[in-house]
Amino acid sequence: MGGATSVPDKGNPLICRLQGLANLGLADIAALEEISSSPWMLGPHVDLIGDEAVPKDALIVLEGFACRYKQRRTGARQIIAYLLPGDLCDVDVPSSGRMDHAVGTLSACRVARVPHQALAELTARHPNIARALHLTKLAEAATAREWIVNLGCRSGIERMAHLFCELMARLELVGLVQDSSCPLPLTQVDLGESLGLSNVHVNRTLQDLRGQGLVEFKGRRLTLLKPQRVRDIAEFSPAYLWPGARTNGHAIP
Amino acid sequence: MGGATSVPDKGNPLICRLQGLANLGLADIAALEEISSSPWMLGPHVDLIGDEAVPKDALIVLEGFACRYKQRRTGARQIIAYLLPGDLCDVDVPSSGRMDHAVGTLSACRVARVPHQALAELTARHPNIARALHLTKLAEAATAREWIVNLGCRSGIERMAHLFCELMARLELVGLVQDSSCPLPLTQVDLGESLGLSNVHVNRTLQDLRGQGLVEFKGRRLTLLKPQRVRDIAEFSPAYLWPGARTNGHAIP
DNA sequence: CGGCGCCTTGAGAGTAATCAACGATAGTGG
DNA sequence: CCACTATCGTTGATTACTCTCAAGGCGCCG
Repeated sequence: MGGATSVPDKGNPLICRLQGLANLGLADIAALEEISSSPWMLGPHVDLIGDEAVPKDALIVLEGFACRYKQRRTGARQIIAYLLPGDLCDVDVPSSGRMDHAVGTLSACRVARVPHQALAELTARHPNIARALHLTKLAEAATAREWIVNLGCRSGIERMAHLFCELMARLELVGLVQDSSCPLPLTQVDLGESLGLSNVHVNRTLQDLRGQGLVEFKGRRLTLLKPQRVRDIAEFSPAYLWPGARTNGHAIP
Repeated sequence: MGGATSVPDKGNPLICRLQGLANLGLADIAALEEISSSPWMLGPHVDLIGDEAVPKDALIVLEGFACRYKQRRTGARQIIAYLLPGDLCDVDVPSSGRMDHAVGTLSACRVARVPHQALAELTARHPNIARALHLTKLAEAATAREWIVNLGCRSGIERMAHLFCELMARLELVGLVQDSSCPLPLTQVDLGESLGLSNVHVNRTLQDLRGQGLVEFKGRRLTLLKPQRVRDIAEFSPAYLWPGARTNGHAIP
């Protein structure tokens, strides 16, 4: 209960996220609340969807960090995208068929499963939700492009700065950032597998950033001590994360 | 006129491409024929859509190579995706707003412009086309993921092999491959900007592949002399390029 | 013929990977 | 409660892949 707040709804990151993309009515919110009820709790490093699987449900991450990744035959693993609280996963699987990558948790996660059937009905009945979901797909595509640029032509320290900025900006959309500080339950190995760097080099790059007094990363928490400097290093501009051009107060401090 | 052929329609790569993704009727084909009539001719290295633009039309590439790319302030350029004959570009711009990257030609191109309005009507009236376009978007997303893996954890030679396999497979979908040979009107600099390698290293990597008798690349044409060996190096499996699981004869020889 | 774009080659520097070992930390079980 | 173990982080030394800089060659077009 309680009146509507302008502050992000910490209770349900999915609603919080989608509200930033479309004007949701009370009926929309109630529907979202319903599909994200009865969540699962999962441990860290658990596969949600295996490679080449044909999943029957979509997933909603409500808490914790998950990722899309691909494992090479050499054993190397590449993280392709992060799935953060409020993110939906594999809405389009029914039309695409088999998975071409895996999805797994990084930290412990609270996750809801939604049958594709239910999702289809939801979007049919709630055009605002459909629009918001469409925009999340565009944001996801833009993020993938950003990663290509990151991996293709930035140095280690620039890549790391960019990833930190991205995560901070995305978590801000679901109300998980305070004073440029956010949860980051990742190991340095995880970071390396995201950034295309070895764990050793991640460690040294991190020390570099720390040594310059730019970031703090400990206790599963990341803090940008000089956010603007970090963004400058990364050439980060967050516009790609909020397609639809609703300039809805996401001003960068 | 002329009866239906099972061979890819060389006349219109767009139709050829979409036929591989959905069952198109005669009315669908006629509609596609219409929107791709009256094409433009463009020289190489011309911008089709500038970064931060708000384009009013979608684009169809009918001939030649174009790309999405991003230019860094340092001057470095990263190619994010290739737009090949039959590819549609920026179908979703009306909902996403401003571009977060640029689109430009690599070679000379024949391109059609389609007002978003016309495209919306087309998909409303032709559900098969709508479905096919949806699947192209999924293929594009899958390709982006593949690029992330490529840049994140493959060596120079593996990356190049993978790119060659991808281009060969995609051009095969529009009937531009014969005997593992396809047009490739790119400079070594272009390849470098796709692969995250310097032009010098591209040159040496190319010599390596040539020296092993695996590929031939001259006269704006690429030939895979030992296709299976190249695929092995790249760990390439093309399934991601044809979502929707219509196993429609795209067997890998 | 001259110029320009592209490819090629060589040398040297630098970034990041690998290998190996040690230290810190936290959770576990005795 | 403390020892134990596993995971994660840190450090050093060495290797190697890739970049940068520089110069020269080839072919095409004006």
